[in-house]
Amino acid sequence: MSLKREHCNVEGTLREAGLSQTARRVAVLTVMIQADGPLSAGDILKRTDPEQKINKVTIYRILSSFRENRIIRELPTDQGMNLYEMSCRHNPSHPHFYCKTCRTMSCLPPVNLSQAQESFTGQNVFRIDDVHVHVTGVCRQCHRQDKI
Amino acid sequence: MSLKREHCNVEGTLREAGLSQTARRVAVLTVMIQADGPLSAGDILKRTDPEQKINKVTIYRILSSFRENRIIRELPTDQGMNLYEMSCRHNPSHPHFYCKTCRTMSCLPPVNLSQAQESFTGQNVFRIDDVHVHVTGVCRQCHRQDKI
DNA sequence: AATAAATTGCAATCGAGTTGCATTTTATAT
DNA sequence: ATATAAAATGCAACTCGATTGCAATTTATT
Repeated sequence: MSLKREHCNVEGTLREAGLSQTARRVAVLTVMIQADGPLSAGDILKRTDPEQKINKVTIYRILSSFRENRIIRELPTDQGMNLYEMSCRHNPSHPHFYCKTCRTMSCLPPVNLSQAQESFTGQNVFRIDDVHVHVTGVCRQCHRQDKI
Repeated sequence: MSLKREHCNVEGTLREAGLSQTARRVAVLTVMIQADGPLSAGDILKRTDPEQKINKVTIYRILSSFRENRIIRELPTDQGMNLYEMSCRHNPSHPHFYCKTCRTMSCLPPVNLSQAQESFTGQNVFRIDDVHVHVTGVCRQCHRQDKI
């Protein structure tokens, strides 16, 4: 993500999602698009602060609407908070690396899990303690029961 | 994990980890070993409740000590809480499936990520929205700085 | 410019998880 | 068995990310 050159268009992204163009949403989406890695709600608040004072509740509500519209991805962390990153053609789903020491989450290139151990070690990864694959979707039971 | 037949020995596991055999630790570890899927701290509290009234702080402290000694794995969820499962030779690291509808986390057999899409669909998985690989360890920078 | 619907701010609140400290239990040595 | 120090536990209060209700503001549309 750090080498991302192409970005999504702010106005176009909001329009396609059917979300109205409010100053707050534009500010948050701009921060997300320009980010070079996953951000927390607090990070986003800080980065939009200089421009305009956004309430943290608004940040969370905007992030929820973005997540529901698949504009962003939500990454749960071991620290009990979520990180957010763009989910678009310029930033497809990929593994993330969390360093237990400096407590930062960084992005890894998409690879086969079988190649993960060797591949990831070539990045800024010194030691891998755990590889956790988390799949999200809808189970057969729920689909049958037409809950969705 | 639901078909798990062999279990770890409670006393042996605690001894090997260098943890003293307290009634609380035995109770929590027994629940973890007998669980047929990831449990939350609240789940564990409920399942040990009938036997003895354990304080939630104690549950968290025991879970921390188990995690530090790699007796259990901690699985962060989208709901802002952690789930826990045994981490032993009887229950090696594997993918998990979270159903957005019924909000339950279930276990999936270990497979290559490249085969994930097809393989997982054969389970109780109707639709996959996201496959998230989460790697935990120590980055090169932190290792150099000898922070660990 | 007027209006209804959607968005935002504020205060209060929730809930998972943590911390400090007093009390109890464990492991170890008499 | 009993004494002792160290470790574990319970309780109350607290932290902090995230949420809710409601009033005020802004947006999209007429």
